Amino acid sequence: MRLATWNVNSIRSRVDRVVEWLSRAGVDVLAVQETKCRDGQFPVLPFTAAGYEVVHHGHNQWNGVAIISRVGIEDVEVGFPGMPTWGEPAAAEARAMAATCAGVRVWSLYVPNGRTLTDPHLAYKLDWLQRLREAGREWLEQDPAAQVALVGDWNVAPFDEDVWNMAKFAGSTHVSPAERAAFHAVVEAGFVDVVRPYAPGPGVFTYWDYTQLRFARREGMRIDFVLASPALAARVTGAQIDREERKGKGASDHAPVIVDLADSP
DNA sequence: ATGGTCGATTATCGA
Repeated sequence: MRLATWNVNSIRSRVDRVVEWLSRAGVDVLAVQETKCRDGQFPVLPFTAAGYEVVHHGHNQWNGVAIISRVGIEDVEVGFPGMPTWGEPAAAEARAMAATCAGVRVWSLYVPNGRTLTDPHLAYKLDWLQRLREAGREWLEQDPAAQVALVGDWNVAPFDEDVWNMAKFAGSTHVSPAERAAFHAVVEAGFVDVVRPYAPGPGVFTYWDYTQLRFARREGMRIDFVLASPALAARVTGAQIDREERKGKGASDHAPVIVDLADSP
């Protein structure tokens, strides 16, 4: 099974590109972030025409997550237990959605941005990650053999090599010790970054700012991750970041991240 | 020179 995650930065402005990519890349399950639309606005038909099912939860022009699958979708869940909210609950819920696809519990996550080191959104982000860690820890405690994927835009660059120039990020979010600790705590709870071994850094990124020719200059950040439970990590046979999709007019500012899984034993 | 570009909703805001 081929699993992928992609922050598409508006599904309505990107739908043709995403449908075309899904089929060409042979992706079975795609977790999408930043759909930037409400449920009724999601362009479902192009995906169903290509043989995919869609579940989406969106509320406003910023968040919105979806799961798109051609291997079936069951047990859909919006938000994780204990997930903190900010503003309208419906807007907060649009940051996390899970679906079980071919026995794998896939979480499409859009971690709060944090904005600046002094913004209250940073505390929200840290709390959000801590609650996710706690929920994840409990899932694995209840079932150590659970096949769970925590995928999406984490808005954290966990290591210095995950940004193009650490000096440029002094005093910024995404690289602060607190954010990195919150990310590593999820890893310590048992969820493994299964992409990094197949796409080692430095200089390997998943996001490049639209401004300042960042992509052309290879100046990006690695902030999109696939974290797998031990049982799922054991099935991984390969992974890649498809930076080709960041090229050209009409690209998202994020590249898709792909993980290949061996058949279930 | 502290900007630069996107996208959604309407001159801003968030990323």
